[in-house]
Amino acid sequence: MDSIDSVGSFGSVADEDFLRLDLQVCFSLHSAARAFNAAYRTALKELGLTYPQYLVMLVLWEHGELPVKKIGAYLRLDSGTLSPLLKRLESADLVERRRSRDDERSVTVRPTENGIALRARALAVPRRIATATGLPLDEIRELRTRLNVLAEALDAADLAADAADES
Amino acid sequence: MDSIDSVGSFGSVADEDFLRLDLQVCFSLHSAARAFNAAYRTALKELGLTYPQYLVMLVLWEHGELPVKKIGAYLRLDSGTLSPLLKRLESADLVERRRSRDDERSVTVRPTENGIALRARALAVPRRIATATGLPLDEIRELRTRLNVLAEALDAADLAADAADES
DNA sequence: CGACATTAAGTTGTGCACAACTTAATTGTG
DNA sequence: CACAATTAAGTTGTGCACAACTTAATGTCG
Repeated sequence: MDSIDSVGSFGSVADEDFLRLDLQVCFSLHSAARAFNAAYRTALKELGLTYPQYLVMLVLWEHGELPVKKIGAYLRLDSGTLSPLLKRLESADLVERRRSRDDERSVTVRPTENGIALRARALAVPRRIATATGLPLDEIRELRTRLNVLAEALDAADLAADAADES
Repeated sequence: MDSIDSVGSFGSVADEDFLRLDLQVCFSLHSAARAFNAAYRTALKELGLTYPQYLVMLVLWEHGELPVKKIGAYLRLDSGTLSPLLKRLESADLVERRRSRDDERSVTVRPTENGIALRARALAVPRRIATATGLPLDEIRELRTRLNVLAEALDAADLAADAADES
């Protein structure tokens, strides 16, 4: 068994050390995501929104009315996640859903008056979070870029693995 | 209404721009966390572990037997999350749980022989992920550090907000 | 000692993520 | 045109995160 650098490009790092580092990195990412979630949960509580619901509202405020499919494309969420979430937003009277006339398969979602009005109250939220991070705007932007690179690389590798499965 | 830099320390950035940036940053973090999750899900599939279960096993492999409380401290997870997760690991015969003799409130968790054996197969996983990220080890470590700083700042701010609530 | 607070696990309920599936509408092709 | 393939939503089931609660054991203090 080649326990030293068995796959390559990482110098002579033993699997053992990788496992230890992995605990640290996994923990950090998982933890940061949960800390973000918690910070937003606190900030969004008075708006009556969860973090994913806030993301959907952000997209709708930005783009106006959108079919479910497009919301999913922007946020990389499928209908299994979005359908119940949008139902909750609808019963909170923040969005309306109606079948598209020219394609009966599609459902168009748009903010109600209430949903549009909520935007004004949401404006204060991101600044609060940015302040909470204690990071200057430049670093927030840089972190965003790094995370995007990371996510894209992982997505690409995962897709490649999927493709390799079909052989 | 003071829509320009109403809280301070961010130059003259309008709330509107903050909301737009927020969509991008939120999306990036959320997306990176989910991409990581997906990459691990793929890699861990053959081990029969989910990502959080893998994290728990990492901690147990590292520290040996631990009370539930300590596992939660390492991973910042409460009993509401850990209890059912550990039950599943137990019914998969990867861990054993038994009441501590000297403190009947505490439950000690330790890997079974099966659980210990699984470590050998898990050794390949983190290297696969590291390769998938396409990042050199240095940058992985740096990202970890940045995420830790971020998580700590957010946790601290969130606790401060909680404390401020009680007044 | 005995009432009370604290602590560790566990339970319950809500919401999200995702896989696998169903349903209904549309598109493409013979 | 007819029928198979594709597409958009939605449904179902599993697992995680977390809040709020319960239960049982341990500590603490009058």
